[in-house]
Amino acid sequence: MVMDFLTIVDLPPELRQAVTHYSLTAGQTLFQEGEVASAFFVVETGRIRLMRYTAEGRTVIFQSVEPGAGLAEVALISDQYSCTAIAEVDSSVIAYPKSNLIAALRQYPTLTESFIAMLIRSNEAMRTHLELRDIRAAHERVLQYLRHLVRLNNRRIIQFDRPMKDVAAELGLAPETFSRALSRLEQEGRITRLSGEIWVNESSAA
Amino acid sequence: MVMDFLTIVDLPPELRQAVTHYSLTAGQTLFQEGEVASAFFVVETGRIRLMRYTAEGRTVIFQSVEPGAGLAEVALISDQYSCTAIAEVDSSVIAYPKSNLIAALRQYPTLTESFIAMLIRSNEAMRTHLELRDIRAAHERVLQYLRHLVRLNNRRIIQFDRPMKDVAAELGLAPETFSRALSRLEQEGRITRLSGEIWVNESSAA
DNA sequence: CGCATAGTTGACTACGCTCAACCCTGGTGG
DNA sequence: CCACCAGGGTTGAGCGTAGTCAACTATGCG
Repeated sequence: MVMDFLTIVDLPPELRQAVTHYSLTAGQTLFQEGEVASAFFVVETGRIRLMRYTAEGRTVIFQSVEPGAGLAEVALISDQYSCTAIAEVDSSVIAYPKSNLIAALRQYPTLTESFIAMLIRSNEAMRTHLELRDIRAAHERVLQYLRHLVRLNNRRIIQFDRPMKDVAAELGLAPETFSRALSRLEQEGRITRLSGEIWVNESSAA
Repeated sequence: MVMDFLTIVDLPPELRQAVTHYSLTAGQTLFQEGEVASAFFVVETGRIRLMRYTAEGRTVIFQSVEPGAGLAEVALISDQYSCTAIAEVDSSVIAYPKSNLIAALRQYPTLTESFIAMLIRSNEAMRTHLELRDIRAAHERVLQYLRHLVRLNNRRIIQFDRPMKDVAAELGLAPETFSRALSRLEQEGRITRLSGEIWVNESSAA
């Protein structure tokens, strides 16, 4: 499950004073690839999409960052953002100015530990994402993704709070293919759909 | 480029005493997914492949870890390895026992900083990998990968020290498709091949 | 009651995978 | 020195499946 960390960890006072809150409306850009990286962010509410543009203009979605997770860790070791961050829905984020955060990390071991833990979790999430992409058959990829969500939330019922086409994009599928994959899974009895909700019928092994 | 960090950082004496060196022959397993995670590793020489097995038995290669980079960071926050690590070629690794490493991180801020930097770099590498996978056309994916290598090594000439089929697998392509992609790129004049070496002819604009 | 948008379904296309044959190299042994 | 073999790499043919374009439906909102 998504764990909060810097949002609820007791921040040292000098860092708490330095942070800034941003409110973003759906579609608004937080930062662009290549811009000077001045801060590290944590999502409070909403959802922030990390993406890059390929040479041919396609967009690549790395992940959708949920509340409690961080983004732009790269600010700490580089002076440029390595991807673009856009709010998928109305969102709010906390900005930790680079220099203040580094100073605080030097001083507060507890803060450092939760920061490291967050990095490692983010790493694992990316691995899972990559694993999904290696499943070629669309319906199997979708099923694996649903199983993943089931594990995360500990409930067999999944309800998406965003358009299916966004979910499709996150899985690297065209909306049509995603739709067909769901239909097929339903026909095969592996999932059940009912007014926007999705049951996963299989045992959630692996 | 791949940066050494824990290998060359001056290790605190108590940590240096706790580390173990392992030598692996090609194909040997370092650890398996699900095993009790007792250590974090850094590759000294050779190359370690991180992979998972999907439900259908397919293998997913997350990345090939090069000398100087770390693996199994998850040991620090979990008690199970989340993937399997196998030596692609004869390799040697340094093992940092979990508890000793955590203790050392608590005590030595410099060590902590290079550790954090490594995590962030690893994160970025994964992003790049994911970005590649989103390029559908095989020849474009290959070209992007070659450009990436050019940037990393700062030389337009690429020479692989492993079978092409392994490279193909890392890109998520069948060996035949990879071969055809290279042929096509060569015909289009975007690369030049000469006895195992590959020139990238384009300007290396990101 | 339209209008816009998301989701679904159908038809067609394109491209990567699979299987198979062939080539080329390096190593081995006569 | 050549014959043979094994493995990786290349090339060819056919298939399957995801993408694309298009039409249709359903839903929500003015």
